[in-house]
Amino acid sequence: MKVLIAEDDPNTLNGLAGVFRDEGYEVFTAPDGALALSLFEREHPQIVCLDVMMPEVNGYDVCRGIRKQDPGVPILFISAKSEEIDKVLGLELGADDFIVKPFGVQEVMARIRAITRRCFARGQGAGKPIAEEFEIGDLRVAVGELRAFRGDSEIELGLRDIRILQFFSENQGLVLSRDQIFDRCWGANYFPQSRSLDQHISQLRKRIELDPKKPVIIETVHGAGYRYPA
Amino acid sequence: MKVLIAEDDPNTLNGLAGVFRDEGYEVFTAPDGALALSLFEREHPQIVCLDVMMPEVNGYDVCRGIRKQDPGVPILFISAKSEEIDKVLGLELGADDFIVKPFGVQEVMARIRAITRRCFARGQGAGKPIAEEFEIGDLRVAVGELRAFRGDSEIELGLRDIRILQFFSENQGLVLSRDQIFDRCWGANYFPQSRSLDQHISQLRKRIELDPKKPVIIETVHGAGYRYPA
DNA sequence: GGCTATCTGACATTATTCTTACATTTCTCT
DNA sequence: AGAGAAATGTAAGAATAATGTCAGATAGCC
Repeated sequence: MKVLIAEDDPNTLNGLAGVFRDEGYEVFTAPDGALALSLFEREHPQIVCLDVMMPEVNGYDVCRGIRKQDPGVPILFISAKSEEIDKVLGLELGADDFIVKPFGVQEVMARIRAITRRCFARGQGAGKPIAEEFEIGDLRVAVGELRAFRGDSEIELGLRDIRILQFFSENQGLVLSRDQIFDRCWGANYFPQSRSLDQHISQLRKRIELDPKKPVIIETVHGAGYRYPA
Repeated sequence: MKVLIAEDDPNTLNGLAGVFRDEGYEVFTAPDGALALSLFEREHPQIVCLDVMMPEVNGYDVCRGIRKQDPGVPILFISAKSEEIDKVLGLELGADDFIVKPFGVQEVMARIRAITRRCFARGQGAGKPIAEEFEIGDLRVAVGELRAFRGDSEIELGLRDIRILQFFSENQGLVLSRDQIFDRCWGANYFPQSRSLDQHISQLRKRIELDPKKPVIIETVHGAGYRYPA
C-alpha cells in the first residue's frame, strides 16, 4: 500500500513516515503542495495525509487537485488548529478524517485503519465484517471466520497460513517464487534472514495435506518456488 | 430518516428544520437540552444536530447522554464561536462534525451528506431500532434491563458489555477485529491507548462464561480479534 | 462522599514465528 | 550412473509478539 504524506515540518513528516513504514506502507513524502500533487499523479497512493498549512500550494488546493483526479481516495487532514479543520470541512473538500496536532502515534494508526477499513472493505456493507470464502484443493477456507474445513472436520490454521493459502488459491497453476510469497503474505518490507518460509510451508503441509510427504495442494518446484497445481 | 435538532434560537431552528424537511427528513426539534434527550430516547433519530449553548442542559451534556445510549449515531455540533468548537474537540465527546454560525444552507447539507456517507458506511446500522432482547450462547440478554439470564440465574451487565455481546451476536461465526469492536461499541471517534478492550473482554468473560479460562461464547483468534463461534 | 464503571500501565502468560542445525532430496556434470 | 553442489525438508528451541489479568487511578453519578 502506498501513502502520500505532504507536510512541511520535517519532524512531523519523519514521525509520520516512520509510523507508516512500520505498518508496511510504501511512503512518499512531499515538503510542499506542488510536489505533493505531482507525486500523487505519478504514484497514485491509496491514502493521502495533508498538512493544511504548507508553503506555496496549501493543503486545500492539494486536496482539490487530488479530488479532481480521484474522487475516492481517502484523505486525512493534519492541522495545528481546529479553526483550520473547520475550514477544511466548510470547503467541502471531501476529507475523510482529520487530526489536530499534537497527535499520538497510536491515534494516527487507529484512524488510518478505520479509514482504510471503511473505504476498502469489500462485499455488501462497507465496514461490515466480511464473510468470504475460497477453496483450495479439497479444503474450504472461510476467510472471515479464519477457519478451514475438509468436509466436516475443521483444520486449525493461523493467520499467516490462511494468507499463504489464499495467495496460492488466487494463482492456481502458477509457480510462486519465495520473494512473491514473502511480498504478499509477510509484507513488502520484510526480508527474511533464514528459511522461515520453507519452515512455514512444511508446517502448513503437515496440517492440510493428507500425506505431507507427497503434497498435492502445495507442491514444490525445485529452484523456482511453490505451486498449487491446476 | 429522522433527525433531531436541539437549538434554542427559533430562527436558526426553523431554518435548519426547513432545510432537512426539503431533503425528505422527518424532523424533531427541541428548544433545550433536557427535551432533546427525552426526544432522542423516544425517537432514536439517525442524525443529531446540537447547539452548544442552550438553557439548562447544554450541548456537551446532551452529547454525553446520547453517546451513553448510542455510541454510533452521528452528532453534529452547532456553535457561534470557534473556541467552543475547540472545547468540543478537547472534551472528546465523540462529535462527528461541527458548524460555526452563521452558516449557509449549502454548507449544512454538504456536511450532512458527508456525515451520512462516513457514518453509514460503517454498516453498523446506527439508528436502527435496538432489539429488546437477543441470545448469545446459552444466554438470553434483556437489553433494557441491563441483565442477562442463563436459565434462571441472572447476570448483571453494563451497557458496554451488552453492546459488545450484541455485536458478536449479530456476527456469529465471524472474526471481529479490535478496531471493528471499538468502532461499533465505543464509537468511531474513540481511540484507545491501552489494552482496555482486552480488559473488558476479560471481565465480561468472568461474568458470562462458565469457565472463563476456556471461553466458549467469546473466543479469541490470535492476531485477528475475537469470535462468537457458529 | 461513596458507588460504579471504566481506563491505564505493569507484569504474567501464551501463541506464533523465527532461527539454527542437520537431514534429505534434486539437479548438474562427467 | 555416481559424486558433489545446491536446494529443500524438518525438528527443536529461542525470540518475538499478542493476549490475559491484576491492582490502582480516574471520572461520572446518585
